[in-house]
Amino acid sequence: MTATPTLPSQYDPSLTESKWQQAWEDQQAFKADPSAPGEPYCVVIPPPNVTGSLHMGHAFENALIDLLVRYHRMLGRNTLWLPGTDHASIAVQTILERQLREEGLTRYDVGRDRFLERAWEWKAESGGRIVNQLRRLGVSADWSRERFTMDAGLSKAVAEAFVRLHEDELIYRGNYLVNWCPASQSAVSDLEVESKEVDGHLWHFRYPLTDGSGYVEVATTRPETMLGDTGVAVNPNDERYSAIVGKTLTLPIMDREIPIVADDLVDPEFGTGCVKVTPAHDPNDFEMGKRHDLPFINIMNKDGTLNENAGDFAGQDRFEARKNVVARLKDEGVLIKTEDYRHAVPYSDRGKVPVEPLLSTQWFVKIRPLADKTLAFLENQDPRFVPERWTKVYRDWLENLRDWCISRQLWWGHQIPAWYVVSETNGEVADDTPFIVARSEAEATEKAQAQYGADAKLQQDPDVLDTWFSSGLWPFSTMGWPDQTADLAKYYPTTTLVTGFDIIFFWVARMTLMAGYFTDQMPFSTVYIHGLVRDENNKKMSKSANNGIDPLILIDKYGTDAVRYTLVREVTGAGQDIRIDYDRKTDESTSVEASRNFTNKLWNAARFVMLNLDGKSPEDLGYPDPKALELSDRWILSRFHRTAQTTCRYLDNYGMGEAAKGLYEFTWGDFCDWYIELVKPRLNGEDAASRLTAQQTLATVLDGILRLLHPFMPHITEEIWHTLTQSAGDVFLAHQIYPTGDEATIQGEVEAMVSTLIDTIRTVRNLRAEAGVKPSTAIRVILQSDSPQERDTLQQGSAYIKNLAKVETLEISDTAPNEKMFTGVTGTIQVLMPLAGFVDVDALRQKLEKDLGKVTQEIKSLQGRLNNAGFVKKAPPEVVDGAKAALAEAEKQASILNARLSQV
RNA sequence: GGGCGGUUAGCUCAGUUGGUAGAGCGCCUGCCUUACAAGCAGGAUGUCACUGGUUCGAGUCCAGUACCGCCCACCA
Repeated sequence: MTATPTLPSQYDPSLTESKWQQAWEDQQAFKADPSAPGEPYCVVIPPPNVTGSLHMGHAFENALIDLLVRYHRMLGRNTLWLPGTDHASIAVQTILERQLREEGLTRYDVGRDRFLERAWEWKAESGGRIVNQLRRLGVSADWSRERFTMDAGLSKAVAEAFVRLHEDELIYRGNYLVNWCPASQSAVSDLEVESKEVDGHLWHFRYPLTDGSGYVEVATTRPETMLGDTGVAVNPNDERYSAIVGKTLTLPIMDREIPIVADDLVDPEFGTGCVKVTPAHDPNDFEMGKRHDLPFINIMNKDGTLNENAGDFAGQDRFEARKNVVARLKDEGVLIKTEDYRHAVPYSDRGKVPVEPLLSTQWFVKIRPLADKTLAFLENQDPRFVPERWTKVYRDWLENLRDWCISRQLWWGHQIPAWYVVSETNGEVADDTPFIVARSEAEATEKAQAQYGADAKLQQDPDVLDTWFSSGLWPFSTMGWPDQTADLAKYYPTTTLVTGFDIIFFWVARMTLMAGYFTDQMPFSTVYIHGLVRDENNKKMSKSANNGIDPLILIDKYGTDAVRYTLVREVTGAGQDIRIDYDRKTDESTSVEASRNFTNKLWNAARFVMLNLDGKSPEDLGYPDPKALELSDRWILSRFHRTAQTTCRYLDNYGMGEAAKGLYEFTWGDFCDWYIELVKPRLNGEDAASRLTAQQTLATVLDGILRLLHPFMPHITEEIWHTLTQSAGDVFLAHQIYPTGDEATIQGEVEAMVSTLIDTIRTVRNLRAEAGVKPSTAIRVILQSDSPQERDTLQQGSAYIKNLAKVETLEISDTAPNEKMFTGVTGTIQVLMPLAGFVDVDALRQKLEKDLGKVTQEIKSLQGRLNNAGFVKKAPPEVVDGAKAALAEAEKQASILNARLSQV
């Protein structure tokens, strides 16, 4: 015997959410078992920065992932959602260096070992925050498999990957022009550079021909680079200069003799058609320098100051030197003019300063073979992008990729598994020092001794790898690769990757490159690309704009389920950005409030149902006897199965927002507004059989709603479901079967009948309102229809009409009494409301005229269409028939209204 | 310079294969009807950015224009 559940009339998420999060985790509800049966469904989390904190983008992304994961789990798939974090090399290093600076220290003062100790301490201190915040979202991740990119296992995978790529000559070390960030004093990849439009200048100089026969004019936005010029280039087809190609110029200030070369890269239309060439400090010039065998003169230090090759300017910061060089050129009379010039300047993403193209020795991944292999997979839509348009973005990028600089002059990260045999070059590391690439120092030593003798001395490369190198291995490194594990066998390749478009290049493509190479398959079959979350002013949320909306504030105020539901509901098929309402003064959001109201609605509907089940669970009550079902029962069951069907269809096609909205409408509209109201009399009535059927139907549908909504709002549904089913604490809704909709239960005629009844009820209610009849006043209503079938429907639903429209006496007739009455019409049903004693004639006329106006409009439009010969001839018959039927109905309505109007 | 998205009710946004526009919020009226006032009932609201085209019919398809936003790019 169980007690009738008592529940407060307002849902309080703070009481339930942490409870279920705890229960799910304590009982390892989402621990995956590769040996269990079931088709696998696997998602790896896009790992957030280990020392970061949860922002709205994370909340959005993880709400979407959890929705998909919970949905497929409930469909019976063998599901794994693997969580974890990323070590975010540059971000963490920047934080640590700032801390050191506050102590008046640099990383070199404390040394590498101590620095890394501090980094790990910092990770231990702050690394739990983001994962605990993810837990507060109620994600159904398998925390027993949580990974961190610098875990031993993943680090092993990184070393293995590096070694294999190197063995296959896909990793090389060399002295090339790289993007140098003087702020972090490290190389960065092409992706970590963003160009910004800047108001600068274009300085024009003249360089004299060495033979004194004249000069050429060149222009630059970076005048200091002229100190490193080793040539001037013109287009080979430019007749203006053909005579001087091959001659030399004397570089001002440096007094260096430099050649004039001809190169296709030069646009003769731009400026004078002469370009100064600085091979060591410009990517184009680098190429030209190689082609024409020009000297490469590096004039810059790693910190952005000029070096000894800059002559008098050595030691000056690059921007200071710029001013000074211009001044000197002016003094020497070679500065022709200075123009204001707006142009794109490459900035370091992290350091927020202009990057400097700099010659340095770095490690690179040779991209072409990897990209070509990945592109071959893409030929077969592998992976498939949703929305599809991202495929092109991804493909174009892969086609134009250049080699990837993977070394970073940082300490926090995976140290490059390469050891220099310094004993071969007098204890120094030089460009020509031989090196050994190995999985471990022991392996390196062994190899080195075999090759260079027992006293070979090794020194590991001090640099670390780009964070995205390890992230690129994430889908398989997290499952134990390179070992052949049960997880890899079962869950790899993963099913769906959910991420933002801003990360396609950084991460998605790196994973596909690595996976194609190491596993011969794409790491996921589908990539679902979601939009950005924008703030209340439609601005992209970012740290620098400081316009983030803290999801935890909203969660505290409205509950996790409400926040999650809001985010998901906003999603549309095209993967558009979503926007969230927010008042920064009060921390309120009207859209989240609307979702909170929905949770409350669900809560109260459940409360009502449970208060009327006599303490029985759906299982106790059993499924209603199909023969005992009344019209309303058949209707709600039909609606329920239809909703289940469309929900699944939407979710299977990544229509998360549509699915969410459909469930909202069914739950609030069909179930709460209509079904619950329709069955109330039966619950309080004498007919025990009818009451039982109502109870059974209520319980069945509520149980179904909870299942359908669970992936969207996991906590409240789990809570209600436990109360409803009186399940033990170790049984979870999260593990129940998702309703998929039973075709046989969907009955179009039943839905049409109830829809007629609902329209009739609405018309009566409208008449009452227009006539100013008090809600408490019971009235008499006559329903007239020429159609016997329609009268039958009204007859079957007469109790519903009486109940929900507060009608005392209801007459259904094929004729209408000829007296003054309030009149409305719905479809071809005439709704008449005689008012005892009097009728407000003005109000009545107004109402009739308003209705008639609408109907007349419709008739005009329909007649216009039907009088169009082309329409009747060419439109599909069902469309023409539909128009004819609509016209007949409208004409019928008009005649009713006219007749009534003439009586007034 | 290329490419992509967007423009629909006061606000935020939906509108699957072309069939004559919708939801939330807000607003107006009336209701504390014993599930819910975080609620119930009723109501109002649109040259679907602009121009042309295809079509019997265009918010939906095609071409172009304008404005907003994003991504990519080695014009010094």
